[in-house]
Amino acid sequence: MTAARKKAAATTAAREPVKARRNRENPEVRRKSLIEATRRSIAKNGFAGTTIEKICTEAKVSRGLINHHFGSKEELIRQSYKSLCDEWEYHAHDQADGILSAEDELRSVIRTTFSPTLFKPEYLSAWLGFFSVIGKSRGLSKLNRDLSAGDLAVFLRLFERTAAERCVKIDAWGHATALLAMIDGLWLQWSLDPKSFTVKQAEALCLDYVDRVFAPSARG
Amino acid sequence: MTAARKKAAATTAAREPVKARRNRENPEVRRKSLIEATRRSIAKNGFAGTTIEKICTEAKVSRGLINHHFGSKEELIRQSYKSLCDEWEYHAHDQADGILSAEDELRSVIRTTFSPTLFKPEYLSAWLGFFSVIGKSRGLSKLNRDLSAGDLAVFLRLFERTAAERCVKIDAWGHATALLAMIDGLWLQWSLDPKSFTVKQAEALCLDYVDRVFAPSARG
Amino acid sequence: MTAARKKAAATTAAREPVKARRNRENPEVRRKSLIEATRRSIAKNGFAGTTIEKICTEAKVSRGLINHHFGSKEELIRQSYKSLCDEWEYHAHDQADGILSAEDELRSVIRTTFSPTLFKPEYLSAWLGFFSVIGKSRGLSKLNRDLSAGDLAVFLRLFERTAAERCVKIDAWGHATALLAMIDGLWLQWSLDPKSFTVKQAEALCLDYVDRVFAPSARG
Amino acid sequence: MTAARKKAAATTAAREPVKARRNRENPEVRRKSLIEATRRSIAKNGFAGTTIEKICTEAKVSRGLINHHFGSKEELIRQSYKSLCDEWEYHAHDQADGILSAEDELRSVIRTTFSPTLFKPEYLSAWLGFFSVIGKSRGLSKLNRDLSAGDLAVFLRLFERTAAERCVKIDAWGHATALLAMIDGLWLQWSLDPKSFTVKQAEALCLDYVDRVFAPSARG
DNA sequence: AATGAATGAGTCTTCATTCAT
DNA sequence: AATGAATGAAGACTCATTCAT
Repeated sequence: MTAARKKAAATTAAREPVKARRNRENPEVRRKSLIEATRRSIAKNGFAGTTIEKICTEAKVSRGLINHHFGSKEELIRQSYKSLCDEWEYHAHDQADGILSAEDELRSVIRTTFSPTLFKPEYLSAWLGFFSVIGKSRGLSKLNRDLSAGDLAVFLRLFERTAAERCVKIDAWGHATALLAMIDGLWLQWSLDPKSFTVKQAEALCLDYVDRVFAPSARG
Repeated sequence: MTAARKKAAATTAAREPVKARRNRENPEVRRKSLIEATRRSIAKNGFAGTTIEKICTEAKVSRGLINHHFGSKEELIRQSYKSLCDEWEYHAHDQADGILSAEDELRSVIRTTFSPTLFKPEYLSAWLGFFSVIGKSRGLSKLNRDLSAGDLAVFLRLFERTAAERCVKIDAWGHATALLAMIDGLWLQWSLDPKSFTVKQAEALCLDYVDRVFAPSARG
Repeated sequence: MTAARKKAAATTAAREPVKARRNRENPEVRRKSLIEATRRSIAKNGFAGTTIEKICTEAKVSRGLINHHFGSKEELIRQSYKSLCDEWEYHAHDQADGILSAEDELRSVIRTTFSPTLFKPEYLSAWLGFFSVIGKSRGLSKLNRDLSAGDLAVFLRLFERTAAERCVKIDAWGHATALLAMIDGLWLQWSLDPKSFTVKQAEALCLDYVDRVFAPSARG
Repeated sequence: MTAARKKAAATTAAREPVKARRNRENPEVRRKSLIEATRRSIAKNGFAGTTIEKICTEAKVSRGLINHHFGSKEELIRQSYKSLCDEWEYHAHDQADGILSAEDELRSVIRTTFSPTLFKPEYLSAWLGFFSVIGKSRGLSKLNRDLSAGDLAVFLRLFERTAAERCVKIDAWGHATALLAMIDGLWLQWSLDPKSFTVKQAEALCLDYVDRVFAPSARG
């Protein structure tokens, strides 16, 4: 038997949808594209200014698709933040090939941080957009803490190893924390006003900090 | 090297696309299974809470299949209500074997009504779910009127025949109507609160009514 | 200092609302009017067909007002059902003035039930609309159980007192339950198809039941 | 009589309209109170989670008052941010009494920054809440740039004076920028996760930076 | 000055339906 | 025949703003 094709009767409201393009896509690909659109939108419009409508327009899909793929806006936001964290981790940590000294590696990580891949408006703005909500959401809070801890661990270890190479004693935790703070602060400042300094200058300030940490002090 | 090398696995898929099983099934069988799932869903979630999604989950098929087989939700609802009516008619009317007296048959029909086959939550809840829309839809309305008329006819005829057997004059239409109402009322009450009385008690009340109708009255 | 009147800057989206009539009303009155509109809408469109939009149109107010006064559609529905229950209780129970015999009072209550005040389409349809959701919602379920229990108590007591007056022994609970069921069944039937019998006929059937309960039986 | 006589009290008001107290207040005072409430709300709920309703609840006034005093939410936000900036400037810059050496003053400013007056969750959270919108609004952007420039000027001058006192040559602008960034980064980090370090530790890191800047290096 | 009822644009979410695969 | 990605209309709810009192 072929399918029934009777005209809908009267009980349920009949909805006669209009024509539409259906660019069927692999779910994984589509999800990624929506996550990227979300990050772009947050960078562009801020967190408060990011709506499902805007994200979908950005991704060139219809409004219903987000709930189809993510169930809710909140989940999309969470995954977008996660993608941001993952991307940062991937680029920032995945540098050393073991051929460098600890100190060179430390400098290399700093340089990566200020490389065009990471230190660019679209990227920083996305972070900025998330800041005010990270503390309000359990999920985001956790992601952020993990990321911070990871970052700190990387710097901590590099400071420790460098100190070992140099045969000096330093407060590795303190310097790792301070350096991380300096980087974050430069990011923040630059996001709010990109004209206050150049990326090269920012990088130089951080490298200088490392210099000073390991500079043979006349005090000691 | 120190750095973690995890691939950015940013998307925790909201739904893991389980490889689709295409259980090709006989259309007739599939349709029946969908109708049953619809009735179960209406019993479980009420009419307003019944969505295509839920029906399909209940039937363990994909979302698109209903429109494929029925053309619209509307039509599926109609056929589900029809199946409910048919089932009731089949069980409630298909009793008389001609071997019983009219009065015994009348009692037999009442007992059937309160038998576990018909007087069970899943069944009554389904009816309940339809009530509020029966009046709104021409199609359902018609089905319901036909069913009621059929029920009444059965009782009417049994009351008439019993009266004839007993050689008494009664208002057969009135008693048939009253008995039917009592049965419906007991159903309704029980659906809304199954703890208010037992099925046995309900049955006894109806049988008692028949007793009284044919009880030699001191008045007459 | 007078209030600041500066033009809104840029951060938050500026919304320039259009003109509107503001029929300011006492909240209590407005709430009642919304509840009535809800009942009308459920009677007219069924539960599934009742939307905030339709209720507000019915009440001639703007869409946002329901959330202002009730917080959610669900709460409005609950209060509407409660008002239905209260109204029924008020009219159905508040009859006897103590000047009647128990039996006359019983008949009086039955007559009230079928009076134009209660036994009218708008009223019955509203009940019908609620049926399918009563079982799905804790709140409504509780209200309904209380109402049923109250109704039963009224009839139970009247049957008991009548039996006492008449000095006969009867199953008062059974008859109260059966009579209540008959009334409900007649309501239901009439809601679904008002042409199947007249109100007078329905009333007569119930009164006849009372007659039979207290008819001096030749059996006893 | 049996029947209950309760008045149909159908409407359980969602909100009991407590008799309005019209606490006429000095406009200036009222405005200040609203601005503070706004800052508290942003600290508590983030920027996106701050609504007029919440602010008014926080300030214990009615919903209409904000538009009465500020004309729009927008303007209230702007003035709230301004008050935050002013407060910061007042506390952070208003230190120098001219009785201290430049270096001591520099350290004093740092200590003030990490004093309980400024380095407290409510305060930092408010900043955090504004970050994501500062870049989106011309008004806020301007305020922020002015503030940053002022901060930088203060540190710049202190570094220059200290260098003069010490008769050394330093990149005052660079160190001021770096120190400011470190402070901001520590704030940010601490806002997002107050457990990652203590205020004392944060302060020590900044003071240590100053030490290093002026430490007689073996390199030079 | 103050209140809170009223409005309606905007936002998130649901869901029947379509259709490429 | 079957799946589920995609669509968009419609729904509930939010919220800045207006204004009668």
